[in-house]
Amino acid sequence: MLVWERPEPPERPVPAPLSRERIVRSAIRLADADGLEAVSLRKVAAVLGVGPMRLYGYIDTKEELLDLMVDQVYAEIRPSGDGWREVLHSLADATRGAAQRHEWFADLIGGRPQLGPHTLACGETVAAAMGGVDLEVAVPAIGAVTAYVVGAVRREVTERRAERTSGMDTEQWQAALGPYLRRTFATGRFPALAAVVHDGPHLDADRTFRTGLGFVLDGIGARIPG
Amino acid sequence: MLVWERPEPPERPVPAPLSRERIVRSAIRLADADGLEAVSLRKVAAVLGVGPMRLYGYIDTKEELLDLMVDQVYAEIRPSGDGWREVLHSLADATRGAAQRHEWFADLIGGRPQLGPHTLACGETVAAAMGGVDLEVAVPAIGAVTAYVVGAVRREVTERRAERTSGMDTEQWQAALGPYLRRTFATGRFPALAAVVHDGPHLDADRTFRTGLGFVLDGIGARIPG
DNA sequence: TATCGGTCGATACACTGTATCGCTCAACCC
DNA sequence: GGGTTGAGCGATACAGTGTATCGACCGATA
Repeated sequence: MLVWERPEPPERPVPAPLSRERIVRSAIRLADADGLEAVSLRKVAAVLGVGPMRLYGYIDTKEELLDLMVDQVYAEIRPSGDGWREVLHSLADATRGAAQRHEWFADLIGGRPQLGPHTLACGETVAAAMGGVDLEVAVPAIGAVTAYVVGAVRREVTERRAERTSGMDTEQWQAALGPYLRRTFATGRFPALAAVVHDGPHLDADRTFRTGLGFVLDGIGARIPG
Repeated sequence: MLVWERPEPPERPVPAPLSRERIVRSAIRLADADGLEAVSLRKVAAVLGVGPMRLYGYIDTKEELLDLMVDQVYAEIRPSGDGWREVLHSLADATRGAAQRHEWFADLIGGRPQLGPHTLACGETVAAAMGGVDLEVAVPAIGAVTAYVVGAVRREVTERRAERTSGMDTEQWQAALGPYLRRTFATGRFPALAAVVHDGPHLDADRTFRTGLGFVLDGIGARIPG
């Protein structure tokens, strides 16, 4: 039976009151502070003042804890707006926002099947807002936007981490890569790439995300009459 | 102890000749066979008939090994074609193909900055083929396609795994989820979603991928004159 | 009151990435 | 050439991981 429908064990009066919610909240706090690799069952249990094995009354596996964490983040993703385009745009923005608040989210999305209640609720909102659009288009459209968002969010977080671990902002980081890239490009093996890096536009993260999203939505729009 | 009774030192095994290539190839074989979590420095070293610490002469960190593995897969990704659209389509297909041959690739792409030679060579090919397209469009276009592919490939691999771990094909798996989804939908909390799942199209993986990619490429095309 | 069933934490196990540290051996310099 | 050095190598060690097992406890039931 899946975590989602398996009932929590009955509330026990004694030592430290525990619940999936408390466990997940603690895990998320750890992940927010120090990244996913800081989330271990022992640490979560320690935060809650409890032995590690105690958690296995609430989850069967660490993976299930991660699933619960992801679903909890989906609770923050509340798409809204009128019409398919506004809603899909809102879905993308909200997902991106969640990944900025919880960078570890980017490591997890798309990596396991998500069928938790908050995830489904998010899907419900989107599905409801697609009203009128032919399902033959609506379904792949949602899938395409989701796929784009997953990839875009991962790239953005990856880049942010790279910048942070070198203690630099975007410009400094690109400059710091200079030595390696300059030597590499100096070999002459990547002339077109060198030209693109040298002459291409340097868009900030916001604009990059929105431009790509625009492509996807425009492509979808071309298939929707009206 | 006198020499006479002291045993000779154990026959020294001639150290196995090692190289990054050999290490990476072994790691990839392990990952292909049993997934990413089967790749440990100890196992890789064992396959090569070598102590684990030996690897640290070639890499500083396990993450570096993973980076090398990813770059090695990029060697298989050789986009081709005439014109920006064909090339971007080919890039997407080739990436997807690589992820099907190396499912673990889907766990890694987009997760770390990729600056390896094969990755750059792949970028070079794409950049070169965008000739003529305004860089103001070309750069975000490549980014958008890449993002879409990352997300789509992750979803596809995730789904494939879910099906496989239950020993079912797509239809069976959807049927097996039935009980959970039916109960969940029976609560009436997700009417629109239930309708979509019930009435929506059931596309196979190929068509889903291509349809989404079509959206992205169409959206890009709308920004490119001619 | 005695028993029972479920829950708790301690302990244990196999495994991980990697730091440390002698040892060995080939190459170098005097 | 002989002594020294420096690099490569493996054994050992350490702190940490997810989780199986199991004895002890405790509340509810008979």
